Amino acid sequence: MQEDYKPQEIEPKVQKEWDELNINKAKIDKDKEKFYCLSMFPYPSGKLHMGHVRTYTIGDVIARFQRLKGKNVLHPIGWDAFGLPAENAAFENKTSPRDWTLKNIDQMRSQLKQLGFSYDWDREIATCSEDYYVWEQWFFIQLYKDGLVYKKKSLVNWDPVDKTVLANEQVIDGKGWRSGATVETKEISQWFLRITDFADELLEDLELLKDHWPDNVITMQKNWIGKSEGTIVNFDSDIGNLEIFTTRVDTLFGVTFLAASMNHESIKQCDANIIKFCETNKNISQAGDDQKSLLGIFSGKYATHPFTKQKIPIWFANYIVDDYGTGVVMCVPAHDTRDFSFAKKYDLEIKEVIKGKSDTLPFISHGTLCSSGDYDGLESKEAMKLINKYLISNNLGSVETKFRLRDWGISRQRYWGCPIPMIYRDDGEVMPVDESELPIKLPNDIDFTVAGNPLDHHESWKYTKCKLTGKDAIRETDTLDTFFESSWYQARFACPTENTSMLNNDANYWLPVDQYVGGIEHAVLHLLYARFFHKLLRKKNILKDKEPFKSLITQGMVLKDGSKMSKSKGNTIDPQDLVEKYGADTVRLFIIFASPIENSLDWSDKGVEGSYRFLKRFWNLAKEVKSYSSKEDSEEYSKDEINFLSSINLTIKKVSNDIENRYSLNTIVSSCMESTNLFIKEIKNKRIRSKIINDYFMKLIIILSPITPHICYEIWNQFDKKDNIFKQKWPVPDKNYLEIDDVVFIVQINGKLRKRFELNRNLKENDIENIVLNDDDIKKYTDNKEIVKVIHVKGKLVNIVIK
RNA sequence: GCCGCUGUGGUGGAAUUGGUAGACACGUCAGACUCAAAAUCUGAUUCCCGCAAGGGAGUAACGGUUCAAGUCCGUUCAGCGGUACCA
Repeated sequence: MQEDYKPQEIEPKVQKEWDELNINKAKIDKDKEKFYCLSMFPYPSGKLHMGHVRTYTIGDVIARFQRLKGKNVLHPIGWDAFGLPAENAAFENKTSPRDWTLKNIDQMRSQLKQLGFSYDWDREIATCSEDYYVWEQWFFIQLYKDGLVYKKKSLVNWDPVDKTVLANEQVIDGKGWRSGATVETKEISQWFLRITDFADELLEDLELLKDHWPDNVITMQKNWIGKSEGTIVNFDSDIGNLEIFTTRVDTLFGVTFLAASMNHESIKQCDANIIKFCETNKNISQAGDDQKSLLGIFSGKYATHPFTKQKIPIWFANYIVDDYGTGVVMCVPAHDTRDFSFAKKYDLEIKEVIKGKSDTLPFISHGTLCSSGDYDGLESKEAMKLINKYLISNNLGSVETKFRLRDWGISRQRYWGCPIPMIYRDDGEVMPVDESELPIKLPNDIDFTVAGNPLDHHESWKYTKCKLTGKDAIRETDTLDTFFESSWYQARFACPTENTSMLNNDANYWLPVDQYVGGIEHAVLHLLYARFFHKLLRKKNILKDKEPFKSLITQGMVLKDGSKMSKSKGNTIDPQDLVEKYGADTVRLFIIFASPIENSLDWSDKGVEGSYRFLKRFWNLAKEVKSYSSKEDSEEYSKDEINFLSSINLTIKKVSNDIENRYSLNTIVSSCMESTNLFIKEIKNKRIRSKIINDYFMKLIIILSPITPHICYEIWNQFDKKDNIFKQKWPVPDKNYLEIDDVVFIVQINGKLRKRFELNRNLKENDIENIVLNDDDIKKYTDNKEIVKVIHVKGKLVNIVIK
């Protein structure tokens, strides 16, 4: 065994041996339980950053653990390779997005290999390859045929200089993030996916994920889907029937005005000055419900209350959302905060119809109805039922469910993405390309010197013919949102080279992903889209399960000095430098040890030193264990030996639970450190015979190996020349030593710790009391006091209650 | 605003079912080894009083339940995350 721990020598050597052993290759094996472990694949932005290292280390620890547990593990990796940064880089460096992306992939692949992650590299996927996106195009066509894809006009952020659509997060203070030009809202025609058809299913199936996904992610998805049950009420008015949507029909008698969105169609029937007012004010930012930002105008028209037949003024207001509900709202200022502010500002009537705990308005909770005709005295819930019943039977309304979730806009006016396989024929026909023409390849000869989407002015690509009719046609030049690629990659990893279909039956063997690992920032979009896609694939009988990701871990961000690492702040830590200095095992160990995985992690170089120090100690311990010898005279285990066995077996039990049930990886490291310290101490004391030390040290190596695989593999080979560490089984604690006879009881007086006693755990309560109450130290407290009672907790504690 | 989460030493954090608060580390201090430094090893390290033995306080604040509360309940404060006129 080498004198000193030299990771720079060990790690490359060991990694080469792993490649030769081919241990990471995943094959279908129906005799074994499968385990699919997946970390969110990276965008190939250039170099690996610490956030990547964290996600992939967590995934690797779990994958390696499950292999030791005897599971058949799939642990793949790939590249989310389409996306805007490649275009920007191409624009700035005059390279092609493809070359830039492929170069980055090469660099990051070698970095991942250096860190020793146990991927099945034969399954590597890059989403920008035709073999991958051809199936997306095929699937898009199927969805189109099923009516799940449609085109409609929608408002987008438009950068007039770059001639491109910007995502909301790319608009900073109303200006384009790159051009600095004032962003315009523009209405353009885009492709949409009918995710709203699946709103109920996406909501209901969250139940299946309960206890396996973090609660906050489930809540965020629930809120995002935003299901609310309410009532549509018809108001007769000067401008025809107006439908409104409300979740509080119990407040119907408190309606003092109606408010419509400034985009509402009824506006056409109003005076020119009103139309003009709405035109100028409809796009004004509407943040906050303070009176200043609330804007409205009286339409001059009236509606009739369905019950009281009173005249109710109709207003246009900027706080009414056009595309939620019906775009018209019944306003009850006494019981809604925004209606209240609006009524105050424009001096409108406020009519109280619910009495509750508080007298201050607006009172927005449920309560008892008043001033509500026949419904006075009823509780809100009961009143809603009866009012709904009346409205329905008199054709004045209906009960309906609304969702906040919008259909998914998937068009991007970009080059570096999957081409949408549609054509616009000369005769006006919009249709998918013939499936035999797939894939519609992204051209490589593009011109980035002209602003806008290069596909738009690539004439030989754009102008084409319809295969069926031979008629002239123009290709769709929009490409797909890159969330499209990341919505099904987890399934494709099961059969990455399948070239006759999108997915084959292997996907149904490996899916669902048993453990998914990734950042919380994907809590809604990616995870919702992937769930949706899975349901689409299920509907097409391609996949069987209901959900793609059985269990989810969301890890926190890696920070430096309390803020996010970024190039502009100059506070980045390059994993490469650290790996070169300390080795991959130290980096992996530190990133696991420093913090629970869901917390954010503030990077500290000092902490890395500490992890490195531990591995050196572990290495030196291995050397000592190898040369350790002791007298082997007695058959019976000594008390020291029993304590030692108890301690290590309890550690095995705890660590197994930590990794398997609690996802508490940092405490695994602490436990291994404690055990290491115990071994060092006991070797020095020479009280434990060498067979025990040897046997249990081997178990300790296995326990630590998912986190620091290189050093553990190397040390293992020093002890066991026949079988390497991958052939071993995760240790099972020996039950004989989990509950030993002599344990430390703590004795409390009135809940305060006073003394520790080493006693046999099986002693009767009476005997314990005799020993404890006759102890001189305890007597000091109990003399001249009345003992009210004594509480026993078996094997642990005695609490004496005195007065 | 609404929804969710979190508040523990100088720092990261541990305490899994209500039962020894501060494990394991980092940092700091002291000591050993060394001509010296690095590395390594040993010890101390929540705060207050005390030479010590020992005693007291203590998990954001206040209150409650309990023999016993970091853990459960209520109120307040602070921070983080999501979302925003969604009727």
